Amino acid sequence: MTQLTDLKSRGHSLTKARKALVELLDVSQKPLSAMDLVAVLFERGLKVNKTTVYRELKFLVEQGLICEIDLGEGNKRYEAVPTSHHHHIVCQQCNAVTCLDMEDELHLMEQQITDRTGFVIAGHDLKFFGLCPTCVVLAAETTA
Amino acid sequence: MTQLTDLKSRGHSLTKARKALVELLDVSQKPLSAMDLVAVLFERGLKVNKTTVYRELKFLVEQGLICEIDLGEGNKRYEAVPTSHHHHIVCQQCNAVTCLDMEDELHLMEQQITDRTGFVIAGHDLKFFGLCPTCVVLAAETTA
DNA sequence: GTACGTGCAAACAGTTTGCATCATG
DNA sequence: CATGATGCAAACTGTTTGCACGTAC
Repeated sequence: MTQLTDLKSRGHSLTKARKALVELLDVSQKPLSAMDLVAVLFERGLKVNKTTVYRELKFLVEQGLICEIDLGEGNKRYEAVPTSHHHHIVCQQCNAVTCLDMEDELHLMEQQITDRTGFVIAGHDLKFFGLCPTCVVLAAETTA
Repeated sequence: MTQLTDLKSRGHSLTKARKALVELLDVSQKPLSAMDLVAVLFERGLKVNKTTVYRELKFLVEQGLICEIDLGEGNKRYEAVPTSHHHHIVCQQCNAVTCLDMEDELHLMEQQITDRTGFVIAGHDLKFFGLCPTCVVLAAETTA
């Protein structure tokens, strides 16, 4: 896993914006959008231009420190590179995001698909939508 | 499956744009974006404003005649409502789209997830990326 | 004449680009 | 001083909205 400190050896600085972005994503429980990050940085007194944030995010993805995900909201979200590739389930009520690892099942699927279709599979994108345990309870109470 | 003719009984007209959109999606081998559709309609001599296309697509989704998919390109694509819910594999080389049905496997996964996390799952989004059989051959030839 | 349908211009969100400037090895 | 980092305004893409007009039962 690429570290912030690795950037230095590649001739890049550890600027405050850069460090702050990686740290924010590291501690965030849910993936954040570029505009989320601009807002959070601002709240913390660190005024970083949105252009810079977009550029940094792109850079950090290229450098392998963070990754980009698409939850189908019409924008991208970013998260710290996880220990392993994984998947998300999004609560349709409260937007909570939980991570899942379905890699084993997906690899089996991919094998099947290659056998059946001849496609060579390079990657996948899997997400689930539903209600988180909390919202399930709330929904049940409202209906009852 | 909702039909074009069903719209009439619900008090909607079968306008030329509406019919053309459904027919185009019906015969298309790959999901099309709103702008694709504007262009194709234009080529066929049917000048329909993009606003109308966006509004029609939204309407047709609501009416259950077509469905909206997101292949992660930063826009939406539309396809005729398939006989069953299904998934896509996109060729990263030529953008060919092939449909797959992984519903059985996904339902098993969803059961597991509910058991493990307490999330109640309402839906999912699964797509694969890779090389279609044709592009695999081309890639092999280039490398060799 | 009351919904529905359409077109056009403008707005909008998310993102990217051009350009000038600053900072640092 | 060369490269990387930053800010600002403007552009751009996909999409939506406001409003006026047109159409059909």
